[in-house]
Amino acid sequence: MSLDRATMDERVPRDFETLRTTILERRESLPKRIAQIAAHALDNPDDIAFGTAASIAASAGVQPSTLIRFAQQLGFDGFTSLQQVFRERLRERNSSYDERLQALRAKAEGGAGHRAIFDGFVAAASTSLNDISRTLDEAHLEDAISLLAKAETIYVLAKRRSYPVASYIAYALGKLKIRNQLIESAAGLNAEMIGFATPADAVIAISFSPYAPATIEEARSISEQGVPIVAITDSSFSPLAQFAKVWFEVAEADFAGFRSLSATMALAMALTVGVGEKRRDTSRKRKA
Amino acid sequence: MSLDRATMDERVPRDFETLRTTILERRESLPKRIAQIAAHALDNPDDIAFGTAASIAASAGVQPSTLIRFAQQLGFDGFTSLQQVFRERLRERNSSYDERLQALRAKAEGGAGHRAIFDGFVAAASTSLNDISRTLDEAHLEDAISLLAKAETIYVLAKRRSYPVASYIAYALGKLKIRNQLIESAAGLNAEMIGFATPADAVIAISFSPYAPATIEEARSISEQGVPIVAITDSSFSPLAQFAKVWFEVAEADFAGFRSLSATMALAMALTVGVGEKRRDTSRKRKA
DNA sequence: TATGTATTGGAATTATTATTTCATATTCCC
DNA sequence: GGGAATATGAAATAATAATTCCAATACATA
Repeated sequence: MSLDRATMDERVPRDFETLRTTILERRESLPKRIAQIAAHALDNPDDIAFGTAASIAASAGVQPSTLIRFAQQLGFDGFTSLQQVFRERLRERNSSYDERLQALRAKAEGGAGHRAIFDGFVAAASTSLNDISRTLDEAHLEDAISLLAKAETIYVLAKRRSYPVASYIAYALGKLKIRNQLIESAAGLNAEMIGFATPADAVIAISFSPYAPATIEEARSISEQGVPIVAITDSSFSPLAQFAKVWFEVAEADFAGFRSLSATMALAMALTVGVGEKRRDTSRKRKA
Repeated sequence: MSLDRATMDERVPRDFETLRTTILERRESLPKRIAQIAAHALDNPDDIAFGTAASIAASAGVQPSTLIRFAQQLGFDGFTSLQQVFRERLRERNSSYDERLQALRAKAEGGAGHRAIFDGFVAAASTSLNDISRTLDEAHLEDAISLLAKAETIYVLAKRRSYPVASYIAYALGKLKIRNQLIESAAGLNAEMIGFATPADAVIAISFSPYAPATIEEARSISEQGVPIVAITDSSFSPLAQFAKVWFEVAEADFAGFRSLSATMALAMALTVGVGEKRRDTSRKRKA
């Protein structure tokens, strides 16, 4: 019996993802009790990693022997080797994203296919998110939101790599019915647009090294008009920082020459939604 | 003996951090072999979580009995209960992002300040990234990259919420010196622009529910011209899917009414850089 | 409905692993 | 330096857990 299986299906899933896929593929063709365990395993992977055959079987409502049959049906030689996969998963997940990123960079360098590139971008994004949620200064966030919430019009200023973030901010502000103006270069009328801004307005400016000269120039001129600036940039030496009332330092990990935007995006959205909330609160108080 | 200890030090560390602190406090006063294990335990917590008394003892260079004495010295009644703490730690750390996201949503609803909003967006982004790296179909990725790599010009089509992604793709393609055309609505000349596309070109189209009618319309007309389309969208029922040669289903988590873009971004970058690589490879082969 | 096949439950068996014990070594204090 | 207290190593033992086996049941097929 086990010989037959070995002949028919040589490859035993070594990693959790493969295992998961395999289980889902066979889902339909599995006997009732085995399917019951399969479902339980995918729903409670941690339990499989740490439990004993008896305890797992009990909490899945089957006999321990069924659990072993399940493992064998998947090509493992027993419950123990199946469990290894679930344990490995916890180890992996836990190994720091930085390490993973290193490994992925090397792999992609070595020309390991496009999946590796994709994984690299995912890892870069995750690293950036981890980083920012560790380093974000809550007081700065509050300050920035207060400042922006008071503005009549919020101007959004960003070029090149940062432009996607700016366009998302503009989209979100629009949906929240907050007056805003995205400063694009298409029509070449930036200088005039900026001219309309007054100290009652505010600016969100985003720029990373190498800083787009136009962004810096526009930030300077707008700050000279007395318009307060909230800046998102990548170091305290950034030329943007000197013009800003409040600024955030965001370190994005890069992969294959392109930096992630995920941390900047998360911050941008928090600012936007934060402003929306603050305005709601304020107008409610005014009515009362 | 054990009675004395129980009297002196009633509280047994239940969580990893307390345990860690306790160990570090006593570090000096521990016997040599016990200290050896203590160090090993703090350095390789995963090994303690998963190993057997014998295997851990071996890799720390001591006898199993010493490991048990170590556990008892800390107030546990044996190695097994010490191990529980190390296992609990892995469970905690791993408690799914989904759960965290739920908690954060509740917190933000309850008006728990702006930090909660920020954390929510970070969690939404992380969830989306986890999700996509589980579900991405590698074959689709390869197909899409092949298709795009052959194109003379890559057209990038997206509106509203998806537009930031499109603009980043356009930026990245530009840096990689890959001819591309972003279809914006600003000048109102989309129809004409689309008219230039031929079957030798290709399109990346991005749209999520509620689908921008303009995007769908443009996708239809461009596919009728025989231009192959790679679509990024959110379900198999998406109107985009029917026009596309290859399409990706990306499920983004949302927070406070705005969906994350991080998964879409990662996929977009993988496509872009993938195309860049593929072209380099192809031209190298041609020379040879 | 009868018959063969696949699935399941539960106890018996085997294996692995934690713990205890005891002899020996080391350390500390008088 | 002698003796008690403490620490360590190694093997024996106890506990726990995985696996196997077989009878009973469900299921499909003719």
